[in-house]
Amino acid sequence: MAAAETSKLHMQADRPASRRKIAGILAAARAEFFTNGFSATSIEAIAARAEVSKVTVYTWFKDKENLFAEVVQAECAEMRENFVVENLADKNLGDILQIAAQGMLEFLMREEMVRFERILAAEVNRDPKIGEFFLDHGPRTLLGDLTNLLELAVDKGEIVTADVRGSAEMFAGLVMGRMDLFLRYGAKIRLSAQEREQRARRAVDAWMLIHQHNDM
Amino acid sequence: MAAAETSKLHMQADRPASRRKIAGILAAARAEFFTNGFSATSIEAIAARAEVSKVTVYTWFKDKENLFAEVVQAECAEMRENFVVENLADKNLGDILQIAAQGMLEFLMREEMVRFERILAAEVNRDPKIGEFFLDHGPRTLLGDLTNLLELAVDKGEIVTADVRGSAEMFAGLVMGRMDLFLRYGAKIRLSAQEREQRARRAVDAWMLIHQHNDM
DNA sequence: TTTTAATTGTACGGTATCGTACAATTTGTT
DNA sequence: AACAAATTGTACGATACCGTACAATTAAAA
Repeated sequence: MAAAETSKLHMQADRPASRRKIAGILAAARAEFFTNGFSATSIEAIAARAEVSKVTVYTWFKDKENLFAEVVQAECAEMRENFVVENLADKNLGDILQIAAQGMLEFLMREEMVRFERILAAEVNRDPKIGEFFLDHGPRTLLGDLTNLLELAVDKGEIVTADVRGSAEMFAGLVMGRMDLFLRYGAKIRLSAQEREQRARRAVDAWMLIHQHNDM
Repeated sequence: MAAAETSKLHMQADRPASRRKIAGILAAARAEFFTNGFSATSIEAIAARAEVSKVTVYTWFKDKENLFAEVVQAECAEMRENFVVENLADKNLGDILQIAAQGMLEFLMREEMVRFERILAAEVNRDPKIGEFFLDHGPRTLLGDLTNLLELAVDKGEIVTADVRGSAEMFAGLVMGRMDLFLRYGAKIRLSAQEREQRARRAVDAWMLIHQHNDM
């Protein structure tokens, strides 16, 4: 889980066909790992799904653990790309938070994300670094972005709080409630865009209410 | 995950020594499963830990899946025993919620619970019923208790809310924030009793503030 | 076209696991 | 003491998986 070698550093030749195969293997590995977990996934199944021979998998990836780690890294990278707390300087805090909350709901409720979280946590015992990595590239970053945003708002006097980081966490807690938990255990919750907007609004309103009193 | 046969219904003889062994197997299975997950745990390792022969395991438990299911059931049962939202009729809502919030923090932050949640979610793909079972005997029950409590408070005019269930979820969200997530991925967070009290108070205060306005 | 990298199928050694069979022994009940 | 249930160790068949070796083939690069 250290430096992110895309594979085995064999990339001297760098043929497009190989690149395609490698991508295919990663995709197949993702699907298998995120469905069956690390232990219950076989390299052979991954090779089969990628329509590639087992040897090819081992040509590009050191071993099973390494392949899993690379899949997680790729997933984290995509995470960062697709979910950003934007700092729209021209909008007021309420609107920014509304957008962030909706994005949060949409992003974290995707079946894909739910499956990812289901599997990943279970591997923390086997390899604690994988948990650290995920936290650093996911929740911590996002919470950090949010905290920065709130700090600006505090400076501008839009909100009042003694513990910005805690307030950011409260925001996330208000938006998600226990929904991520329910989803993780298979509850079938589907929110339409409109329902997400409503839920987000409720959380934002509540949060703003809390943070416009100076007795907190 | 249907009817909770304690084992294989062989309990005709019902010897105390056997009961002890069965309990030992369950304890060992719990330890192994919650450390390594379902797939990576071997019946042999369980037998060894329980200081029992493999055959004895199969004497009392049908197979690996069944044993896992029984472990989960036992854990859920213990969960219900150890975490109740008490309806203390003589106290005011704020105090009750304060106690509930502290209990929630203490209960959900235990290393044991964290490990349990880490592993269990990963098995939802393999056996969705296990997720349903956990939800029914854990989160849903607790949230239900909390909802009932709040409904009473609404009737008494202590709080205002259009969506009691949603308010209960908000409460849980405010108390936990993203802490359960961070713990699941290995973040080392330890709260003293005093810190738990503070965090709980902050959440309760915020929640009460939200629910004493009728513009929600 | 030649040369080099990549890929494939098959096979293998090593290991691990599940769940069962069997015969021998211990343990508790009546 | 006599009987039945429970337990144990060992062995077994079946299966699966990891990671590698090897020889043969395909595809791309020079």
